[in-house]
Amino acid sequence: MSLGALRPSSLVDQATRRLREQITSGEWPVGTRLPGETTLAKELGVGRSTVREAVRALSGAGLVQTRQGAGVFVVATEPAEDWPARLRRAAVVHVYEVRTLVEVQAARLAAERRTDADIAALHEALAGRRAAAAGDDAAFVDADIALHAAVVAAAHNPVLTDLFAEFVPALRQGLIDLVDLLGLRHGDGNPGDDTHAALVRAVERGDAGEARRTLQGELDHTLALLREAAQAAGSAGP
Amino acid sequence: MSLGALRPSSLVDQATRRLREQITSGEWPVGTRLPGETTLAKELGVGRSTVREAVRALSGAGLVQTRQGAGVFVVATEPAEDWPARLRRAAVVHVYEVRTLVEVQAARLAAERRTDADIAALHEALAGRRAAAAGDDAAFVDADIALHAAVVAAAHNPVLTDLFAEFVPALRQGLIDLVDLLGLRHGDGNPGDDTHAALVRAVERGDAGEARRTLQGELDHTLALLREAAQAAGSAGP
DNA sequence: ACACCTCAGCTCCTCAGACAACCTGAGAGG
DNA sequence: CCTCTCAGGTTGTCTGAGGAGCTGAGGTGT
Repeated sequence: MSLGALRPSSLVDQATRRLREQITSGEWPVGTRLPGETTLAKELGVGRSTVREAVRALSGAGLVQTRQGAGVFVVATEPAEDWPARLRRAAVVHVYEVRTLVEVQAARLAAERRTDADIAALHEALAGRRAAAAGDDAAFVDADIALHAAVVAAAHNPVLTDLFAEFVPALRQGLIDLVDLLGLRHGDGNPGDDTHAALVRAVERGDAGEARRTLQGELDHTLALLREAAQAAGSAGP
Repeated sequence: MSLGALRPSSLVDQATRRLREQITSGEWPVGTRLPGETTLAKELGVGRSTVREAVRALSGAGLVQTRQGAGVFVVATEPAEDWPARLRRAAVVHVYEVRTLVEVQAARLAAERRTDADIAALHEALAGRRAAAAGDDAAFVDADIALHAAVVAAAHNPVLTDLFAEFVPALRQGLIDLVDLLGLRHGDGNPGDDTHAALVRAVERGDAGEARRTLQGELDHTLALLREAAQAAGSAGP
């Protein structure tokens, strides 16, 4: 129930809010050097350590950056966009489209850079996907995503790996819904197993073009299913 | 050029890292009460104010929450996905590689979906880039990014637009450094103007393949420059 | 004229100590 | 069983001190 704070928030919180407002309102654009600790303390009517902690909170949020001897600088004006929340709000089709676009190129890079360890991981993930075909929807989707994640990991680009990881939760839910909605996989044996095996083989051979085409084909197919499902469901958004 | 930190990070940063690890590793799951400030100070071998600031940084990042008189509690185990910070830490080459990979596909989509309004915006951005060629480095880079952003916007996928926006700050700094480092543009007139014009024409004509190839060529060229610069600078990563 | 060095003044960083405000749980009392 | 009281531990805040680092002004040498 939470009746809300009866007591005014702490001085540090108040100071943090005041500073944040200066930044988000555009009063202090990116690059601005904040006034010194002692100055801020006097202006805000609080102690120096209070100001330090407020600045530290903003630093943790990624809004400012401190440099010893130089000062505190604004490095961002927005509260570090919450991607998971943003992806939850976005249409599944849009999320999936971007996923396709990222992953297809990742497959190309993977074919060029895969190591022996990557190949072993890919075969293991492929086997895991086959095994999970008999399990429930969630387990199958997880195994499927694990295989795709292994492909992305083989591209050896940490930013790319992070980016894909960001999409996984939204992807997982979307795929579970899709599998459930279309009654896929039940009676179909192990849909896409041959395609996935072909993808792994292409990456293993180092055939970038084939890896790209194979994955593009698979994802386009799923994307088409998603579009159909979205049309069939009409405007049934959350 | 940023030769990376020669000096070990501050004690507060180290303490923050240590505490964050305890949380993200699962050692301290959600709901855990952290040891008291004095205890932590003794365990980490730092002063109480240092611990307080570290906790405040985590609080700003949304990982913990403090309650006066009660203690500090873990409220989330994920680093509250801070992409700007993550991108700042990442190598420029990796960031740029992902940017290429995303944007090239975006160009393809843009060619298929652009509206009349998009075309007008593209021409305006192209003109802006030409005008800014006479200005300073930052202004030119901004105009260049604006053109690329217009291409991405023409793909009409909000997730994609958001994603590109996330990359802009890191991209901007990287490009400014590159232009500054290589002395590009000075005496070169307006480098890449013909390529950019060709890209806009391809999108306008709806020629997806040509748009993709043109942009891929341009970005690969810049990526090659970045790799050279990184090699020339030796191992100067943060 | 240009590059390099020196240095004073400013900034953030860290610590220790003190006191206030507050929460929690144990125990006394009804 | 409920309520009240209270002691101990916790976070909140301030102050003073010294250390480390950056920056720009000014001098020096080429």
